Amino acid sequence: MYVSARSDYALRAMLAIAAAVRGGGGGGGGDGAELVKAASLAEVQEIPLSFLQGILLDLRRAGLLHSHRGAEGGYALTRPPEEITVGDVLRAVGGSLTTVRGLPAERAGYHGVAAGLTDVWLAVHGAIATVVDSTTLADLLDRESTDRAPTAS
Amino acid sequence: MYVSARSDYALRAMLAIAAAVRGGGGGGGGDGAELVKAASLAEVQEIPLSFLQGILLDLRRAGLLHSHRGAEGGYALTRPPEEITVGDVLRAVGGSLTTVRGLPAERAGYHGVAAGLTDVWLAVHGAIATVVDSTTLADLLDRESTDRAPTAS
DNA sequence: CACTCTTCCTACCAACTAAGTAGGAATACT
DNA sequence: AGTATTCCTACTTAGTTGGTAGGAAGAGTG
Repeated sequence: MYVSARSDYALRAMLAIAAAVRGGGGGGGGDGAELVKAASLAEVQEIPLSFLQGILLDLRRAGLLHSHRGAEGGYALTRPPEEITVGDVLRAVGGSLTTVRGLPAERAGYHGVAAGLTDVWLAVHGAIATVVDSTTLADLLDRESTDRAPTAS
Repeated sequence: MYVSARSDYALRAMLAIAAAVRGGGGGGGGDGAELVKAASLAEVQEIPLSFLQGILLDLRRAGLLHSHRGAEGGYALTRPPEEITVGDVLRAVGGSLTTVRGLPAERAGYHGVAAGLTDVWLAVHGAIATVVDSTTLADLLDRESTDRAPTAS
């Protein structure tokens, strides 16, 4: 699996926004609406600002973020961190999780002795999906503060 | 996971060679050599010949193929198909299975709220490895002739 | 030896994608 | 009106991928 800079940045931005909601009123004065500005995300996670703006746009269009323009604008999650998975974010910015030469796994078009390969890609796809779809943003935030749990798989 | 044309071709070529060994033997031969030429692989699996040659070279350098030059030359597996996994082939031509922005997963270098992401990539990597390292070329050849189990999806 | 066949190896090319930049339009609040 | 922010499009740059070309090196045959 290749995790692109785009996907990586998207996850880090989502985590930073989720953390701001939890930490509650990050220094701003706590007026209730927890909006995080793109500029502050870019700084705290070291992401080029103009690049990040495009990513945030994708996340909003995918329905994961809510945005607000103007002086006190910014971004907020549309759902609680417990209900947003890593897979949601990955698919929002990166399309399909598994591709074979640019095509989705199930339509690779094999013939002859290679026919069995489709099953392999499907199995890989399922294995990846199981991991990323069962890990939520909340899980990752908790993992950060506590000791790292040994992989139970 | 992105499966490149290179990886895809490599697997198809390996399967075709494995199939030739099985089906072959060439009328009571038993000489064990059973060399397959690059040109015939290219034709039967519809792979550009010159591109395929570079791939076969990688597979040989990784110790998966044995080659022989000259008029009766060609390629053969160094081990029986039961002992070569999909993961072996993938790693031979593609390097690491999982990369985060070009780097191996464990050295992504996160900080702050994103620290938990490393665990996710490691889990994904493990899940992929489990699938590709437990599927052998022999498995795929057998699967081709039998009925394929319906995917529960 | 000359000849043929095949693998081996290097260099090269075209197209695409990823990563990042720039500049302005729309919107919201004071 | 003025300012701060998101929104959106177009562009640049660098690297990778997929593929090609042209031989050199080895292996067999007569």
